[in-house]
Amino acid sequence: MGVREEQKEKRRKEILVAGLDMFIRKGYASTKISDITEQVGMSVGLLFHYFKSKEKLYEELITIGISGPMSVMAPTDMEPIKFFESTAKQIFHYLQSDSFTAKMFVLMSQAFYNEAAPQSIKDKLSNFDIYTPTTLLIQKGQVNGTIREGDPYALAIAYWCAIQGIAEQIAVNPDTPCPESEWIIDIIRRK
Amino acid sequence: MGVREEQKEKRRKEILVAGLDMFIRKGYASTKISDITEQVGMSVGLLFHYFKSKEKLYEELITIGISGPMSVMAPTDMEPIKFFESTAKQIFHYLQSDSFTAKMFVLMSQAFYNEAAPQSIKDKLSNFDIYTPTTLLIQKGQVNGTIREGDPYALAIAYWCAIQGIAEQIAVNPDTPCPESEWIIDIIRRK
DNA sequence: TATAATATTGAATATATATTCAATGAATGG
DNA sequence: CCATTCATTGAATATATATTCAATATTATA
Repeated sequence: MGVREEQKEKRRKEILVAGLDMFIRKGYASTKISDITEQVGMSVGLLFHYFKSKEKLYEELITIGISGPMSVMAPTDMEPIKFFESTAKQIFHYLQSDSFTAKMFVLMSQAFYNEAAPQSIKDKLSNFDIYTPTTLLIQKGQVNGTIREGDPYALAIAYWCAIQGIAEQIAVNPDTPCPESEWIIDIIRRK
Repeated sequence: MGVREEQKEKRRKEILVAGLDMFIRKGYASTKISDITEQVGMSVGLLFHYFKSKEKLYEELITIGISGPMSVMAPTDMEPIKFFESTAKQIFHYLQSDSFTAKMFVLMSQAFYNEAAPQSIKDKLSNFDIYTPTTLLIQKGQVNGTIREGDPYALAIAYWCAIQGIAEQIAVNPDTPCPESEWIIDIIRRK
């Protein structure tokens, strides 16, 4: 790859990083193109040389999110409680070590719930349901006695939403001390 | 109070309810005045008869939030673990029974973290710190053996952020099954 | 070095939406 | 029943910001 293309890639990445940061702090709608370009240190016009529109930029971030960090959350055939332990551990590790991934985590849930998200984004996210497979895993764990009694769906909600709330806090405010993932597991673990 | 003023109060409340709902779903910036007036069933112009501006409407909601529902979160001299139990219980109760309060809960944290919030709002919220008093309570609970070991601040974060994440889910999606508050207490309870 | 291709800028334009306003309709009090 | 006040509307205006574009600077390569 020529030095020209390398530069271009680098620029694009700078925009993506700044965009991600702004989007999670201010939300998609209230993030101005100028917020992003100021953070990168470029003119407003130049951003459109790299991304066709604000929406395309957002879309690309979501695409990165779906393919990358979020795959941690895809349930496997692991022992249920082990899955929840390792997932929480991994997410909490990202939260502290890799701010891009931490922020990505927040962007994804915001996009998922925000009704103002562009239609194209909603489409991409529509078949990205983590609760259904998680609920099944919880049930399995209840059968084998590692997960506490109670509505499996509600337990899934409690687990993921707790992680989500903590992720949001840390992504926006990186100097927040990170809780132990074990504490969160105790939401669902049978004692 | 005359029937005229009663009507006016009622209208104002309708706008506040619709505004709250829209703000938590779409965020302050991407909520259009027309989103709100359509939900209420009035013309756009009329809203300005009741509220000077979109920002003033938002401000009034925050003011209601600070004085009302959020006072649940103000620590008392209760036994620490009792405080956390009763607070969680009460919040979870609101989440299911009183959608206005549930949404208010979400609005407040969004306002707290969203850097795009109007300055006037930030001012109102700036001395609304729940973590400091909560951390002290956690320490007290650790001394008397009811709360688990670990960084008290991180425990406070874990507790409140977990509740926050769950509240957001339920406020936006009211048919979500509500987790048991006991599960959340297990984040901090010593076993 | 000359030429072509690409990066960059700032100003111009388009668009979306908050806000204002003049006009109309409805309710109230005398 | 009239006059006054308030509620309501829809169109006009103001404003903010996304997007385009023509001009300029920079870089790569022949």
